[in-house]
Amino acid sequence: MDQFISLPRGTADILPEEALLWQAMESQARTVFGVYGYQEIRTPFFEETDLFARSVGQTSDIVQKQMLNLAAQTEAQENDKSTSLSLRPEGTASIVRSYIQNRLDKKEKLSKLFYIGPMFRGERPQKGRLRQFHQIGVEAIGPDSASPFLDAEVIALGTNLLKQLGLNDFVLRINTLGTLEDKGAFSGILKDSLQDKIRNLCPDCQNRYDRNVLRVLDCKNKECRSVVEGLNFWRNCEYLSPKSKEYFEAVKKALDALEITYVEDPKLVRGLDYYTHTVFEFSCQRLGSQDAVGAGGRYNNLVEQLGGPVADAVGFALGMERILLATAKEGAELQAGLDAFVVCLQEEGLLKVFKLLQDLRARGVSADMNLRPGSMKSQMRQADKAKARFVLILGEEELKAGEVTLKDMKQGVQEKFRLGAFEEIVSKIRSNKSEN
RNA sequence: GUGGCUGUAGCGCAGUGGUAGCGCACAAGAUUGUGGCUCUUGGUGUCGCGGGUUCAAAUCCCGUCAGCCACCCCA
Repeated sequence: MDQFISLPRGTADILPEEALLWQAMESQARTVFGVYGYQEIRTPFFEETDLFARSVGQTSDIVQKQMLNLAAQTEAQENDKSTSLSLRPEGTASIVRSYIQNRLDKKEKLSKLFYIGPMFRGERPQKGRLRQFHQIGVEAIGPDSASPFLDAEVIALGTNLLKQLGLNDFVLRINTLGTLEDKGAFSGILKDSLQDKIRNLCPDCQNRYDRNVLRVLDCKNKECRSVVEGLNFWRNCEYLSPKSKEYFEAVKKALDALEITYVEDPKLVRGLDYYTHTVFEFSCQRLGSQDAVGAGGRYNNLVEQLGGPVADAVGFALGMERILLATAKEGAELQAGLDAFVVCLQEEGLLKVFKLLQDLRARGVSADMNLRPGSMKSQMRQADKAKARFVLILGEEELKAGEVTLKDMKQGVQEKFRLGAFEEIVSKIRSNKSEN
């Protein structure tokens, strides 16, 4: 071994044992989505960079410093150097793009879509923060999505999904940003009132002041916090239009009716530019500084902004790695045992037993053997490790008599079958299999 | 992107200048063909990588890579 190539920074291998947990998580999610009437959509892992810039927001950190650009150009790209491609940093942009491009608005008044897959951001890795990470998300898009009940339903879906996945100690925080106009108006008010306090803000917030003032509200810097606390007027949502207030009240009422517990957090402002009205976040304190397990909100103007029809939308995304961290289950427990393990003690019997093994598999009986068999003891150990319910033994005795021994590992009893009595062996294994 | 801590066997760790060890796991065996428990034996190794100091470096110094923690950001 000259130079070993290790995996890229911020990525992770998911080994077989852990993959079982991922499979379980995915299938549970699919079941829940089915119950709520959501259908899967799969979009490319990379898109034109502009798509993300125009949706997530030019000023957002994600677009400004975390986008992973594809340097290698395809042939088609070579003729048009102006097109830049980036790995997707989140799911919503691609889905809205697909919604518009495939004219899904013509098919139904409300498209309920879900996705499961990898996302990519060029961040500095930490626990619960990877450069390739995975999200489960939903988007409900279309004219018929313009209902506070849908906000509540989507939040309920997220809550139930997290619970279904084994997470119970999370906190749901909600807030409203109002309409685009409300957002704009409030930004103005905020700028005015912060103007003479700019010097007291942290360098990041001084930047935010110009790019996206709202972000100053959820800055964790002590100085910034005390400045924000000093303002004190945002608590009353004075900047919201009566309609926006009414809408948010309706969302909360619906959540109450569904008995979903939430905390209202007027400082909750999301880092993605496209949100309007309801925003929410699921967080789990035990996770430390990367404590958000999921987040989402309404984005009523995004479809139109990207050149599509007028269509309201709500959605959320859950971080799969973070859910696994928070639930901390053991993958090994999910490992299913074999139906049968085949043990061969005689060189001359190897071919017969090898054929038997394949025949068992062809009949749907999960089976394995060591193709380079060692001692009886070591083969039995292997059978045990493979959690085999039965062991089929072909030794000297059996070979002479044209038989095979079938041992029930659970009961500790064994009986002999004629080598030709394949059907009997299969049915014996099957009958005990169904007992479990 | 900023600061700090860490990096030794498959995994979890001990070892602070004298040539590498413990637990688990793994392998072989414990009256010649029967797993789990117990016992015995065995080795597992670029001591993250590269350079420097030294008679001698896992140990000290510099660099680098990676992970973790905090910040930041977010799922």
